[in-house]
This record gives sequence, structure tokens and C-alpha cells, in this order.
Amino acid sequence: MNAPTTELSPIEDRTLRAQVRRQILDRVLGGHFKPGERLVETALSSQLRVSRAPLREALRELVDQGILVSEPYKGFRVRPVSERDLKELFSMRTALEKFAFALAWPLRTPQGFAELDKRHDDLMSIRATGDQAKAIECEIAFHAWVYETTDHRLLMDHWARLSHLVRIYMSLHHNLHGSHGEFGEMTTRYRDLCNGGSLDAMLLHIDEHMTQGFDSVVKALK
Amino acid sequence: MNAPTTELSPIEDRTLRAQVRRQILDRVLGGHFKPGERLVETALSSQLRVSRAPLREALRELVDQGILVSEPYKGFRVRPVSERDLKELFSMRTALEKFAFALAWPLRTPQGFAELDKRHDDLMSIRATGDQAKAIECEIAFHAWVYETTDHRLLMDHWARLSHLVRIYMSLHHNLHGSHGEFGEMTTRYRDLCNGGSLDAMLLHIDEHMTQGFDSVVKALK
DNA sequence: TGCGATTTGTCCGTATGTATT
DNA sequence: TAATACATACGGACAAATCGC
Repeated sequence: MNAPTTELSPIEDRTLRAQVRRQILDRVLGGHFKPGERLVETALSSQLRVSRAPLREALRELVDQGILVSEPYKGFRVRPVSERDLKELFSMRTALEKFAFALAWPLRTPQGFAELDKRHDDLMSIRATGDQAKAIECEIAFHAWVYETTDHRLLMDHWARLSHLVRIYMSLHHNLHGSHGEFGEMTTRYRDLCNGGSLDAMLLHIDEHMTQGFDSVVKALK
Repeated sequence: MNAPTTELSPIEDRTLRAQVRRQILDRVLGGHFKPGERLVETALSSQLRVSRAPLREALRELVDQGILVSEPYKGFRVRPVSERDLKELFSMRTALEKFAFALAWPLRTPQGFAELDKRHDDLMSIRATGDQAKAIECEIAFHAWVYETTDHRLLMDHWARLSHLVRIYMSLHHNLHGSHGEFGEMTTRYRDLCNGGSLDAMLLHIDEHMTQGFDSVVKALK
């Protein structure tokens, strides 16, 4: 019954809460709500034409996804970003993704490779169009491949949490610095190594990939 | 201004929502709410003498902690447990804890060792008393040491999520099988290796430690 | 320091949509 | 298919805490 999707296809958010959550997330990733900015419930409530109950629940879910932060009686704010946070995000991604590859390596299949190829091509072509929001989703989907291959639900949960932060930084990077299509070869090399015979080479490449990504974002933020 | 506490000392939950969350968590860990059991909002609302708004927010937070699951229009249930979930939990813990030790290794200090000793002794003495709830918290605190030593907030967040699931399985293990004081030597060896000179020996021990823990819980569940 | 305005936290009654039997 | 139980959502109200002057 469930499509084998990641959370890419909303299809339809059944509850108002889910719709609100998506709208706020879009505003954050789109740069309308900037890091550190205060979100006032009554204002949001009237803007989005929803009552405070589902709004507050949506906000709490975004807190648990790491998009927002909250303190009792002080309300919600967009998560502030720092170089330290970014550093932690990349080191965490590196550790999780290495773990994922170690698990996924013997589980790779021809169908899996075909799917990875598809996501690779989608990513490359959407990058060319300059549609930032879609490019981010494609980038996430591309990297999600290895996690899905592990068939490890808990690991996928933790990746999902990380991916939200990745989205924030990618959108920030783009909003500040413009597109970053300069990683084309890196992406293709990543795909080829996934399809190759050496796990060690793959793990080594992840370190490089992450380090380069980190440097690039840091440079853009400064 | 903040005390250097983990989440061990509630001190006082300022919001009703936080108090409700704790009460429900206690009921789950205490075995009053069993895995898979349905939680009806109106019933809980009147039992706990709170309105449904903060109750629902508390329930959502527990969902995000992995304690409960929910589906639109079908309500909340205590997270069902399976051998697969347990296996994933232990493999995830192994991966994260190895990563934590690699980071923490050069950051260890004499004060840190003193703190670890304290937690070790607390754990051993509380195990002797048979107070299950406190023993679980001490066990969690003992293992939290390495994560705190890393000074890596994002990693600590992910450990916090895992720790909630660990609590569930430990309480389940106890409720079904009785206390498990048979791990005394293992715990002491873990502490000694933390204090020792070989990171590799530590990492190897983590594998053994987790494998034994997994086998023990699986045996109790069957 | 205090005081008023703003905002969050909580409660209640009601109405509607969904799942289940 | 109908009936019931329940989750979802609304709007108004007030208390409690924070914020700004």
C-alpha cells in the first residue's frame, strides 16, 4: 500500500497539522524565516488561517526535527546556525554514512543501482535548471539511497533527522552564495564508487566528499 | 546559569506538558502501558486531569522520542517491540558509541575519569538494591559519559533519542525476566578500558558488550 | 526597580471528519 | 449501510510568564 518513497512525494498531507508544518518548513528553507527569528503564534495563526492548537503541534514537530528551537514561555525560534553546528553536522553525517555503506555493501542489487542512476541523473539535470528547492530534494534523495539500501529503519530515522539540517544548510548556502553546480564530478564519482568493488575506497571518498562540502558551506557563510 | 545536568534531575518541569510527558513515560517504562496498547486521549485527559491540548503536545513529543507511534485519525499507541527493532537498536548503539569513543579519546581528563568512577559506583550500588527505575537511569547515565565527553551536541541529541529506546527495552527485560545484576564484571571492565590506553581494545569491547546485551534481552523476550 | 503590554500555556464547549463495528 | 467512538480542528477565554519601557 505504501509507495516506496522517501518523504519526497507529499501526495497529500491528510492533517492540517502536516500542511502547516510543511508551509513553515518551506518558509524556513526559502529564507523567509531567517535563523534566530522569532515565530509568534498568534501572528502565524492568522497568517496561515489555522487555530493555535494544530499550529502549536506542527511547531513542536519542527522542533523535534531540529528546524526550530523552543523554550518554555519564550516561544519558538528558527534554529540559529553556527560553524560549530555545521561542523557537527558533517562529522555526524560522515559517521552515519560510513556505517550505512558498511551495512548496505552486501545488499546492493542491480535494481538498486538502476535507482541510484536515476537519482543521479535527476540531480544533474535539475541542477542545470537552477531550481533550488528541487535540487535540494534531489540531493537528499541521492544520498538517501544508501540508507534505504541498508533496510535499517532506525538508521533511516536518524538520517531523516540529519537530512532536515542538511536542507537548512543547503538552502542557506544557496541563498547566500548562489548555486553550487561545481560538484558535478564529485557526485558522479560518488555514484561510480557505489557501483564499484571497493568498500574502502567508498569510505575514503565519503571523508573527502564531506570535507569538501563542509569547506564550501563554511566559505559561503563567512 | 544552567546546571551541568543531563536530563537526570527533573528539578521541576515548568510546563504541564512536560509533567504529562513524564507521567506517561513512567507508565510506559513501568509496564502499565504495554507495547502496542492504544492510548485514548479523552481517557488519559480525565485520568491525568489535564485538558487535551497539552496532552496531545506531550504525546507528540513522545512520538518524536520513539516511545509512541501515531497515525492520522487513528491515535497514539505504545511503540510495539520486535526482535528486529531490538537488533537495529543495538547495531545503531554500537556504531554511535564507537564514533563517540573515537572523538572522546583525546578529550578524556582526570575529572572525567572521576565522574565515570562515580557513575560506575552509583550503578553497582543501585543494582544491589533492586530499584529497577533508578538502575535504568544509572545505566543510562553511565553510558552517557562518553557522549558527554565528546562535547558534540548533535551526537548527544542522537544518543538521547536512542537512550529512550534503551530504557524501554531495559524495563521490558526487567518486567519479564527480573533483574540483571549479572553484568557486574562487564560494567567494571568497560570502565577500566575507558581509563586505559588502547582505543582499539575499547572499540572491540563495545562490540562484545552490545552483543551480550542483545542476546540477553532477546532471550528474556522469548 | 516596577508596571503595563505582549505572548505563551491551558482550559472548555462545540463542530466536523475518519475509522471501526 | 448505519451507528458509535474517537481524532481533528475551531474560537474564545483566562492565567502565568516574559518582555519592554
